[in-house]
Amino acid sequence: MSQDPAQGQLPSRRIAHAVRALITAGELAPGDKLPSERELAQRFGAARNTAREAIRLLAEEGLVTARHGRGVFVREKQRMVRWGSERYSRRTYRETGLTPFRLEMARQGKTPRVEVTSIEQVTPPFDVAERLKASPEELSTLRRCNIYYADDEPLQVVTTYIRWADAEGTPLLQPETGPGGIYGRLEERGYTMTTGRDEIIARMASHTEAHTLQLPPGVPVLDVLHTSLDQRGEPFEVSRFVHRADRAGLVYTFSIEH
Amino acid sequence: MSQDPAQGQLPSRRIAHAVRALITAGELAPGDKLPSERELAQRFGAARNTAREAIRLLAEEGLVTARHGRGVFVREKQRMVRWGSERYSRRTYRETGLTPFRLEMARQGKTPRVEVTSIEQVTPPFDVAERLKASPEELSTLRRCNIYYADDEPLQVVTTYIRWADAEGTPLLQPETGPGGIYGRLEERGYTMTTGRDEIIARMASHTEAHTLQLPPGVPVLDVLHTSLDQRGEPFEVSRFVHRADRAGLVYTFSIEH
DNA sequence: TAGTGGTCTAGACCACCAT
DNA sequence: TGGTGGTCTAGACCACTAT
Repeated sequence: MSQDPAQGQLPSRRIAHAVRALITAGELAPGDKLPSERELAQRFGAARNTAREAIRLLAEEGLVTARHGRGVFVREKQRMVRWGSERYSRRTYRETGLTPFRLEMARQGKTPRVEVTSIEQVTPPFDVAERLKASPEELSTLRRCNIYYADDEPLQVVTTYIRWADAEGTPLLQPETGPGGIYGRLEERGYTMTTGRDEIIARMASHTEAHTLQLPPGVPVLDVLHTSLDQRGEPFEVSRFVHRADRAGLVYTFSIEH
Repeated sequence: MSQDPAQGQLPSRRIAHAVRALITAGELAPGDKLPSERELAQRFGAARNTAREAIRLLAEEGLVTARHGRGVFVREKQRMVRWGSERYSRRTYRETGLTPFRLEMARQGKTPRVEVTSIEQVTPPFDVAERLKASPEELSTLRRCNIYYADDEPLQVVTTYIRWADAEGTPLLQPETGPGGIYGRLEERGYTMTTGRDEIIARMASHTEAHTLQLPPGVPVLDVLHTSLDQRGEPFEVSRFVHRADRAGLVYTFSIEH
């Protein structure tokens, strides 16, 4: 086991280092239970809080998860879904009758559920307005908020913005938007998504997001700001996807200009 | 200060909630110093460790950063670089003589520096071998590790894998790979990057990554596994980019199939 | 030197879970 | 019921920063 002199001085780091070594060496496999905090403390001749601090460091790295009343466990790799640009494609829908989300859930043998949490007329946030090529004060939009579940486990929160003028009087104001979903209705209004742009950042979940997504500590989110551009290259829809990053990844394929 | 009944039970949550409210209301602006732990404790009639726990919760959300001996401060928004597929484009290089990284640093008025930390012949990890269409045991690769700095602040760690047969006897074994960099040399060997694929996840930094990137707690990383495909659609190079997520984002533009 | 965060101790009680 | 993590207390000393 390699010694890390800079990290090995403090009791909490020493304990964390020892446990981390057991995990990376495979002696503690994913799903295995760690020694209890009290036992670790005793073994290393430290106070319980010190062992607890060591566990906290490992939890922050995403290596372990604590379960109240049961113990601390080596975190198991989650099956990940890699979402790519095909999630906007209407081809899969035409061919299978399923949205990309439902199709992926079917592949994994999980039960999909989409909860529409709100449908409102709002002034959009600055970054959304900017991408719709408008200043917020002169723009009114429809905002639809959804939560996507797999087997009743929340996977992602999606917020969609559409100019109010484009949404008014259409099924977009209803929870059920009809066949082909939102993009189906927008096509009827003359908007065909020809180009998409995804702007991606990673960050820790906000207080409320952590709550909605039931995120354990040490799991960040992938925040994707999507803009749909029509056949004229004009933006007509903006969505923000917030994925829990231990379940979802992204993939993009692109040609290189020379 | 608004009361949040669900969060307001525990002293540490109450303190965190109160401070969070001050921040989101703008009464504590980015860069501002929070009351000291001892002062917070006294104000809320709690022990110092309890106030400390409240601060820890906020740090985990990425809202504040502690600076030893100085205080706890509301985290300032960092200027972000959005890396897109153009970072693989050789056009910018031809037109400006600068790599995309150096160009971006010039835009921001920062001093770029690239440190080559190792150049070795290795058996690649499984996921890399898979993307080079080979099983690890039968594959030998050149691995180049780089760290990219802006004003001596580490921004990203990049590890590049190239089949050993393609790298042997070329300047790819040297720290300085010559004009056009790695892709320049690979073109001379007959590989033109025609298609790129980026697979993206977000996660907390490993122990060692947190150290090399000098990451404060509450900052995740964006982990991009890039595959370069040549004019025949065959993979010839795989790179892993690990960005600190508070400084770097990604952007992809794509056409939609109908 | 005074004030700050960083770490540690040695207890205590509570909430949750399995048996 | 016993073991587990979750939280809290009331101290202590150390390391760093500013003045």
